[in-house]
Amino acid sequence: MDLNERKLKILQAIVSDFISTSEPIGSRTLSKRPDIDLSPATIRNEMSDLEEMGYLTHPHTSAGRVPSDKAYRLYVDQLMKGSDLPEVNKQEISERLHKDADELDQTVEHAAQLLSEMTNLVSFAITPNRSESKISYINFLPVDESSVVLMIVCEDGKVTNSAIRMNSPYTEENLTLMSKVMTHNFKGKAVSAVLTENIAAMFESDMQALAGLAGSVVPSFMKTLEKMLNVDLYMDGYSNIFRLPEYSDVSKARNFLEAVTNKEQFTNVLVNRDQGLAITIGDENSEDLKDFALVTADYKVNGKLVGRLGVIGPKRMKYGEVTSVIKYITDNLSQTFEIPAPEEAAEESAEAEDNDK
Amino acid sequence: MDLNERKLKILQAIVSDFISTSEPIGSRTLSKRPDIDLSPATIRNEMSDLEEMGYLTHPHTSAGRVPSDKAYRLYVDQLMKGSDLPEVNKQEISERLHKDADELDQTVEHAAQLLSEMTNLVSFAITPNRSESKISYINFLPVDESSVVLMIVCEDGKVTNSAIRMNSPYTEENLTLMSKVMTHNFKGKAVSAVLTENIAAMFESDMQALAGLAGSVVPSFMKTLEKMLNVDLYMDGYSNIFRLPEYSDVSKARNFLEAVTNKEQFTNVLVNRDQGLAITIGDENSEDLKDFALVTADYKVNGKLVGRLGVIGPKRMKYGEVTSVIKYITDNLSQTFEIPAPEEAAEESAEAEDNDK
DNA sequence: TGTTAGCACTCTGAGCGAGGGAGTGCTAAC
DNA sequence: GTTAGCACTCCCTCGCTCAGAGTGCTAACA
Repeated sequence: MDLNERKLKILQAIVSDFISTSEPIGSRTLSKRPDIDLSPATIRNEMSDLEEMGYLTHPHTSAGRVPSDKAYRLYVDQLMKGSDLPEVNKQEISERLHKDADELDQTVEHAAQLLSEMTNLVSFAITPNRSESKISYINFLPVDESSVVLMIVCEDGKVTNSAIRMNSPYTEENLTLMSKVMTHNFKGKAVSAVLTENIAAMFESDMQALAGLAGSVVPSFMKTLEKMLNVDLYMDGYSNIFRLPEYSDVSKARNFLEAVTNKEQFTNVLVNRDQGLAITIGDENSEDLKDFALVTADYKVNGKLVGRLGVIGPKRMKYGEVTSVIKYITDNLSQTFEIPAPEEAAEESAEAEDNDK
Repeated sequence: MDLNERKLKILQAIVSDFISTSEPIGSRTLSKRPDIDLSPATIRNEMSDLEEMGYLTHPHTSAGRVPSDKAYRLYVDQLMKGSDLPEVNKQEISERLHKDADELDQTVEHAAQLLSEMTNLVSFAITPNRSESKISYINFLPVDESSVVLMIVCEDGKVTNSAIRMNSPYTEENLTLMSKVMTHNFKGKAVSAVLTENIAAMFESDMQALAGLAGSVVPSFMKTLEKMLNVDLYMDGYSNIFRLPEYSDVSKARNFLEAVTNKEQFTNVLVNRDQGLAITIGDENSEDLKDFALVTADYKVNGKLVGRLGVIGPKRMKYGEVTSVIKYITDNLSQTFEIPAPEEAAEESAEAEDNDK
């Protein structure tokens, strides 16, 4: 049996109707659609075929048809109409993202917020993984007799710092020396590469005089590097899920919340998805997310680092609208975090200076 | 009519029974309790009195009694038995809080997690407000041609940084000069005080040569100071609320989530609570939280800064247990973040050094 | 005078059955 | 190949009843 054009048309109608109503679709309902000029009986025959082929299911004998995961997949791949974002929404996105755009973390958080508002789903965003970011310099700064702040700056401008409690007394000169030697040794190296180096040995060879400080400094330094690798997860719109009829059962809602608020596990899921625009539906997801669909897309920072943004919701999601919103936001984010070409920056700054006077 | 001992005893029994069952309590049930030696009829009379006095209500004629907000308040103030935390739990708290205790933010997050696990409620924690923290120094650091990192360190070791996009070209000397002058001017001053100073004027008088940079630097500096005043909110255990029978109705669960995931508003509520151990019940809260009870307590950092930790849940909360967990955790946190007396620190460090060798 | 037993009354919630509605599958005719 | 017709299935709602829980009132008791 093959999926001829008529079957596709019927399937498409069922999926899109089900997406908007969440009610099983019957043959009579379909036959009333202006774009389908067939009698209920004919439609029933086709439906029966589609069910046999695994695209439809049946909650019970006298109910209409419901799309299967396979049907959603086909719908997303072939049948769905891409929708163009209304100009108003595009403007809103641009405006809200460009406001306060100097902090990556904050902008990403805003993007997630925006996304959940526009899709009425639960949205999330993760910040880029920095394991391949290069270290720009390392600085130890005094706080009080026994505490020091360690600061590591990446070439992309990301600053990570930690407090270090020193077990031995130190002088400012000690800190300056450590800063210099470590910057000299690690500048330009990737975070992941530095993590594998033997830093204790460095104290023994390059800074013998400070070997006594190694005990306090080395573990903190390693921890800070690991902290740089952390991917932050933002989520928004939790309560949106409760507006959907499929979660009127509290235990389902709870399952959802549990799956999604386990930050570590969920971050893991997000990190390991396909790059670019990725849509996974139902059993394409891990066990605890098999009742949901996820749509994600990537944004770039400085043309290199890659973060990710998306939504999670029921399988009967308005894939067309959702994807276009996500794409528009990620594209916009990528633009926002682009490095301006150096010459241009210089020109602009000259202008800005003039204006200031 | 007065609240004689018998009435108090009955009220206490009703509240504590209702807390554990969430079912309206009838006179027969009460009369079966070993500590109450009265016939159902007598109890009914007393209940009727208590209802008249506003301590009990009645869902409908043939249902048992339910405590009012007033009854919970009395219960918390007078009738509740403080429960002592089992030694096992105390140990678990200590262990889990002291692990990775070098980062305040992280430890506070862990504390919230722990709290929701131990109470099976939704927990939250806010970091201290730093408006009166004193600035230790200010540092501008180069990233690339057009970006600079601004770092402000407080006396308590908190580091805040922001990226600044420079509109005019700069040199490392410029940055060093700015760092020096600004540190000199602001060292020892409270963040809130610095926020009111005229920083632009400082560029005109103390750093005329750098006046061109003021346009990029001043707004970012102000923003960074404001960022230091931000209080972070952590929450944990959202899904716990769905195990409670009173939230088996999805719309109630949604109301809860909406009230609680509005971060800005909810942080505000938390910041403005009474100091120390604070319990607010039902209509003692703002409108959107009037169906809940909140229990919070403060922890101290360096004996000065004050952060806050607590839970939100149904009014029929096990106040005794919950308060003792919260108290134990906040006390423990305060200990963890105490500044060790300087002499002691010196001794310890000498020891540590010996051990290292 | 406070306490208790008894009783009528009220309200809820579970259980049951009937009936309408929606939808299917099959058959036979076009 | 398409359609009309029809019997059949299943769900959902509605109304009804009935048991259970609990109250309030009254009258009797210590």
